[in-house]
Amino acid sequence: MSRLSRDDVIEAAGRLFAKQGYHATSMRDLGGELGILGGSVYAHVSSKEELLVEVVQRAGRLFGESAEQAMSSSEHPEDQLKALIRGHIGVVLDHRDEAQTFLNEATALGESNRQAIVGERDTYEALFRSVIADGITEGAFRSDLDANLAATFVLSILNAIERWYRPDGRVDPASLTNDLHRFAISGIS
Amino acid sequence: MSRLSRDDVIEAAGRLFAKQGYHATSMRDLGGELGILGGSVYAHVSSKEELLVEVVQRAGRLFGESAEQAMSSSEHPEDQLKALIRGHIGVVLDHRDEAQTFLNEATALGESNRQAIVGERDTYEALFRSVIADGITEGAFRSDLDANLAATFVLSILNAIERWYRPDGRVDPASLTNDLHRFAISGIS
DNA sequence: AAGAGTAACAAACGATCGTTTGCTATCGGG
DNA sequence: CCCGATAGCAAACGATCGTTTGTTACTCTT
Repeated sequence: MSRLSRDDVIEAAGRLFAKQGYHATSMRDLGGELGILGGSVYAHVSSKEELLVEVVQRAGRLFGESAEQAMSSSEHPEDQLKALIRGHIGVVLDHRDEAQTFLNEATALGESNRQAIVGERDTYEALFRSVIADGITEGAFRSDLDANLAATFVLSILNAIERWYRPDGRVDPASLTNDLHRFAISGIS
Repeated sequence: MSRLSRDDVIEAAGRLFAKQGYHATSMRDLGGELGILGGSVYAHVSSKEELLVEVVQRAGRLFGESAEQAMSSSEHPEDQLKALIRGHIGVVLDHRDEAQTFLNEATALGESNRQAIVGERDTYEALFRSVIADGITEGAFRSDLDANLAATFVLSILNAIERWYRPDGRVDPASLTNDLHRFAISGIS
C-alpha cells in the first residue's frame, strides 16, 4: 500500500457520504475505507465538514461546466434544452457519488457554505427556466404552461435519476436522454 | 402544560426528522421540542428507531389509501392518472413532515423495517406504471414511450414537490395538479 | 548519504449520543 | 377519597463522536 493523496481521501469520502449520508459516516468509517485510522485522516484535511464542502463543490463545478458547454452548443432553445439534459445526465452518471452527495447532503453543510452552494444551484436552475422561457417566446414551445413550473418539472426528473438508475440496468444513457427530452417536449400522449 | 400523548411525540418527531434528518435529531432535541427531557421520551416509545418507523408507516398508509381511492374513482386510465396525481399532491401538502421523512429518511431504517417500506413503495409505484400501461393499450396515450420510464418521470416530479413547494407561495394545489397532469400528458410543446 | 517533511499510528481528550435507573408528583378509576 | 398507574425529572451508564497530541517510520530532496 502506497501512501494516500488528498484526492484519494475526498473521493472515498464522497463514496461514503453518497452511500450512508454525511451524519451516518464517521471519520473512523472513512479511515476504514482507506485502510488507515480515523485520526490519520487529519493529515489530509482539517475537519469533517471540509470533506463535505470539497465533495459538494466538486459536483457543483461539474454541473456548472456542463451547463456552460450546453448553452454554447446551440442558439435554439430546444437544442439547448436537450444539451442541458444530456449534460446533466452525463454528470450524474459519470460522477454518481459526488452528484448524490451534492443533491442529498447539502443540508448538512454549515450555514455559510450551504448558502454558497444554494446560490450556485439557483444559477444552474435559472438556466433551465430561461431556456424554456426563450422557447416559449420564440414559439418553439407552447405558451399556456408556466416556464418556471415546467423547468421545475424537468429538473425534478433529472435530480431523481440517481435514485433509481443502475449502471448495469437495461436503460442506457443515450436513450434515457432521448426519452426524457421527448417526454419533456411531448408528454405521454 | 398538560401531559403529552404518544401521538404528540410521534408528530414532533416527524417535524424534526423532516427538518433536520433522522441522524441529526437527538432524543434531547426531541425532548426540547416537547418541553420535556430527552430521557422522558422513553415513557412513550421504546427506541429512537421506533419513532422513525411510526412516522414512515403513517406516511405509507396515507399514500396507500390515497392510491386506493384514486383507482376506484374511475375506469379510464387518464382519469385514474389524474386522480393518482391529485391524491399524491394532497398527501404531500397535507402531511408535509411525514411525507418528507418517508421520502428522505427511509434509508436510516434498519434492514427489515426498510425492506417492508420499500415493498409498500414498490406496490404504490407499480400502480402508476400499470395505469400508464393501460392507457397505452387503450390508445389514450401514445405508444412509442416506455410505460415504466414515463411512470418513473411522473413519480420523480411528484416526489420532488416537497423540496420546492411552499404553502405560502403563489402556486395553489389545484393548479399544480392541473399543470402537472397537463405536462405529463402533453409536455411543453 | 543525510536531513527535512509528513503520512500514519497509538492513545487519549471532552462532548454528545441512545438509553436506563430510581424517584417524585400527578392523574384517573374504584 | 384513596390508590395504582405512569409522565416526567435528575442523574448517570457505556459507547461513539470529531478532534488533538506525541511519536514513529517512510519518502523525497539535495
